[in-house]
Parts: sequence; C-alpha cells; structure tokens
Amino acid sequence: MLETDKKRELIIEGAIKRFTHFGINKTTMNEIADDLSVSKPSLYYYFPDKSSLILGVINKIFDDYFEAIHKEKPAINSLEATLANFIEVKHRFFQKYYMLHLSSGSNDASFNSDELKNHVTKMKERDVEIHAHIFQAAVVQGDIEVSDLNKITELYLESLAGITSLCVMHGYKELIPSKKDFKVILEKQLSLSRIFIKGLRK
Amino acid sequence: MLETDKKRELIIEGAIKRFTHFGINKTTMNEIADDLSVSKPSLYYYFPDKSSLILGVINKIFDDYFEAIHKEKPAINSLEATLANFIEVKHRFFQKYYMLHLSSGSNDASFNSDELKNHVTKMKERDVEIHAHIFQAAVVQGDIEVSDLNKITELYLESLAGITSLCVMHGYKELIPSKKDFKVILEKQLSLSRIFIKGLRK
DNA sequence: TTTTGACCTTATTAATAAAAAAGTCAGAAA
DNA sequence: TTTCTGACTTTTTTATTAATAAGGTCAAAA
Repeated sequence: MLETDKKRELIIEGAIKRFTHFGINKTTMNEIADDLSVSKPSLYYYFPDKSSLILGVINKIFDDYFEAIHKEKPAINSLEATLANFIEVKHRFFQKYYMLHLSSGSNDASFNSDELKNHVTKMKERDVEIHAHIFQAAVVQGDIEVSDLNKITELYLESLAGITSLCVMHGYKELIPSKKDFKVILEKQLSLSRIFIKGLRK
Repeated sequence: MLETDKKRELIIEGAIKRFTHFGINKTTMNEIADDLSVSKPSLYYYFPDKSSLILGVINKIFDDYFEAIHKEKPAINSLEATLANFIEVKHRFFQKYYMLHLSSGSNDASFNSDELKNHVTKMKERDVEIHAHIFQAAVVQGDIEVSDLNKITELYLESLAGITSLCVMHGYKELIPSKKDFKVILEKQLSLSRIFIKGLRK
C-alpha cells in the first residue's frame, strides 16, 4: 500500500515534467510511461484514466502552493507585507507551471472534464479563504475596515488575476511570456495590491 | 464630396447593425450591401476593403464613446463620482458592442490586420490620457497623491479591464453574457474603483 | 498484486474537394 | 466625371473523408 502511493507519486512527478514542458494536451500517456520505463497499462493500474492523472498533478501542485503560502503566513505581522509575500509565492508557481494554465480563466482547453474545472475552482475557493483569513486578522487589529469580507477578498484576488489575464492575452503571439513579461505582471500586482490595501484603511 | 461622406456613414451604420448582431466574422460584404439595397462593388467604391470598413466602424464607435465621456466630464467635481460615471458610460458601450470584442485582450480573431489592432491600441491610449487628466485634476486639488501619473492611470484602467476579462472568460459557455453577468461586472468595477481611489488618498 | 504485449475504440490530424466570401473590372447609369 | 453594377477571378472557409495517433481494455505472465 505504501509502495503503491510511492509509485503514484513517481508517476505524478513524471507527468509534471512532461506537462510543464509541452503542456497537458501535447503529452501522451505513452510518453509518460516511456519516461518511467514502464508500460502504458502500468499507468492505468495506478490511474483509471488521463483525467485522474491530471487531477493528481493538480492536487500535488496546489498542495505545494498551499504549503508554501502557509510557510509565509506567520513570517510578518503587516498585512501589506504578508500579501506581497503571497503574491510572490503565487508568482513563482505561476511561472513554473505556466504551461498548465492553472490561472487566467481557469478553464483552458487542457481541462476537458467538468470534474477538473470544479476541482480548480475548489482550490481557488480555498485560496480565497486563506486570504480572507489574513484580511480578517487585519480587521480585528483595526488596520482595515471591510463591509463584506468574502466579497472584498474575492475582488482583491480577482483584480490581481485580471492583471495576469490581460497581460497574458496581450502578448499571446508568443507561446510563453518572457522573463520580462512575468516581471511586469509581478510589479503591477504588487503595486495594485498596495493601493487596494490602502483603500481599505480607515 | 459631402454626399460621399453621407454614403460612407450610411454604410458604416448598416455594417454596425450586422456586426453587433452576428459579429464581424459572420458578416459578409454581400449582406451589408443587400441590407442597403446596393451592389457589392458600391461598397468597395467607398471602402477599399473589409478591413477599412471595420476601421470606419471602430472609429465611429470610439468617437461616440469619447463624446459620451466628454459629456460626463464637467458634470461633477468629485473624482470618485466622475470615474463612476465613466465606468457606467464604458459599460453601456461594452454591452452594446459586445459582439465586436473591442475590449478584453483587444486582439480578438475579429481583427485580422495589425492595422486594426494598432488602431484599437491607440484608442485605448487616448482613454488613458483622458483618465490621467481627471486624476491630474484631483492631484492638483490635493485630493489624491500619485507618484507616476501615467503608470497609475494605466494600472487603474487595467485592473478594471481585468475584471471584465476574467468574468467574460469565466462564463464563456454562452456566446454572450447575460444581463446579470453584465451587472455583476459593473458592480465589481464600481467597487474596485472606489477602493482604488481611496487607496490614492493622502 | 503488479506488469505487459496485443488489441480495440475513439479522437486528432492531414489531404482534398466543395462552397462561400473577398475582391476586381469593363462598362452602364446618373 | 462620379457613382454604380453584373459578371468574373482569387482567396478563404467549410465539409468530407482517409490516415494516423492517442486513449483505454484485457487475458495472461511475472
């Protein structure tokens, strides 16, 4: 049983390598199997279909993300600094897993099934919860003032995601944004975040 | 010469009707000609190709938009109220001309030529100028404080456009967003605008 | 319990033919 | 001379089909 979980992890890691390099749709189950020097039916022994493998990949990535976010949490006491750190964490993941198109409109051609879309949606809801919690702490501290905590948190995250979305589709001639493009996005988000937080102050 | 301009206007208006209803790509030059009870070569007498007709359409729409914005300008003295009015004006145009996809990433499949893309970009730059002017007035009045006027104005408009972009692609199962979707976008934008402005206050 | 070669089925891609739309031009109408 | 048109050509899009590739299964072996 423990061995089984280990094998699953190995497969997921192999899949991630292919996915991040060539994208989900351009990666075949055979290629993943060959990379690991196993046969295709072996893969299907651990994952009933490609979708569930993708789901496993997404789960792993989001687990890593939430862990990284969690590590940042207790670091600093200032709302602005905490959120800036969160943005940087998200940015690292965005850059690393860009080819999977987990962000933007969330529903890329990569995600065929509704199950996958719903799952990504759920992950985003968890992200909102975490951010709402941070905002709540700042409210308690008397740092900021919000009417509807959840609504404002969603608006905050959506405004940041919107920046990404626009920047990505603006320069969509290239398959993958340049280092510079990524940097521009990050700086815009940090700037917007600062203004947004200041706008919530009493 | 005056007659020629009038004919051009008539053709543009006919094209707008088709474009807003079926989209640019699903409208043929023959259909536009038939609607106006003229032959296709007549159209080509006034516009050398379809692109230039599209350009004429875009020009007219943006002229109307800037005129509507201009009418709102002197109305109120408060920055927040002025920007709210601007958002509502833009929203009306966004709704009315949604099928042309002038907003979002600006470069839709509708715009084949680079010329059209550049033109829309120019129109957006003018929009930034107008907004920057409004911000500048508020700076002079001591209402707000901005380090880089143009950068902040662009960030402001981009954050609003990002909201639209995300909302549109989120519910892209339907060809056209529902009345409710439009309303949600408007309210999010107004809310974000308020917070953003407050975040610029001293 | 885990793995595989051989197999089947479904989805993607490639090639080609058919249809439609963009664009032209000589000449007619105003 | 300016504006307009029927008839035409060229280019693009769409539909059809064949070929290939990828997803997925199963009996049997390790």
